[in-house]
Amino acid sequence: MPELPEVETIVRDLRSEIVGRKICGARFLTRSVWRRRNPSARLLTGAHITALGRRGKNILVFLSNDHVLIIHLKMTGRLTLESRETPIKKHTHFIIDFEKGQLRFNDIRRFGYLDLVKKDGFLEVSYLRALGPDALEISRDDFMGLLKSKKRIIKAFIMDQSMIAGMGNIYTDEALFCAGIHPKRVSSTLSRIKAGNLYSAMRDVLEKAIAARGSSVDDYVDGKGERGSFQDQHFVYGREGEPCKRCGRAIKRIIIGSRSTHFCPGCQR
DNA sequence: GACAACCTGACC
DNA sequence: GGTCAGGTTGTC
Repeated sequence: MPELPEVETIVRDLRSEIVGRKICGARFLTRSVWRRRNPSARLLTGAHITALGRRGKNILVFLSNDHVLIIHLKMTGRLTLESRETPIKKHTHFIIDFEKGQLRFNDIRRFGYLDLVKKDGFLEVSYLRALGPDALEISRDDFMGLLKSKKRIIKAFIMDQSMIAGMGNIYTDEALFCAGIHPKRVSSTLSRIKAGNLYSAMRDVLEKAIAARGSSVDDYVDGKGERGSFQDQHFVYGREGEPCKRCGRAIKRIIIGSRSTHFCPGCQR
């Protein structure tokens, strides 16, 4: 699913559209997508949307009744604002009705989840508390310290949400390419220069991806149902066998931590 | 750390 | 028929 840039794009889009709107109804089409119990519709109906936020790859929808709706899109989840007239697609599991338009949660594989929790102390919910600092908020010093302190394969380390929140398979591969680091390197062995390069590359690729409204490799669409364009700027992800844009050698694909990993054997050491 | 599990669909 | 997919969690 969406990684940090895609989730951020959705949050920004929806923020300008639905903050201030009143919920006039909620429809629960699939019970199992709720992380805990299926909340009663009266916990939503009548409330206003007061703010939207993001914690790692989790979308946070703040309500005027002191509750927060937490949404994780995992691999194929979509959260879109649509008109009532638009036919409801297959695999739509939850709908919030506004006076005009509806917010729809759709997820082909049903890996994604929804959760409605009390706003008071909501960050203490287990799966949010377990997240490390956001990839766009962690300081350079903290990042370097974290790398030094762990003997982990760098690719797995960057993707570990309890270390840094927000990085997924695409942007980890892209950041490692931009920093010239082989994905199998051990985090603690990187020089200060290389570690600093990785920090800069991570921020840079995330910011550029947000500017391009995310990567639409397969299912991802933004809050309006439109595709992003950052996939056109990928250096390695999804380019196995194609020439490296820097040195011309063929991009390789290997498996690390059971995840597909793309890199340039010429540029990454 | 490796790997299966959760699901559906696209592609070979 | 088999393989693969932007993620996370739980189990050896």
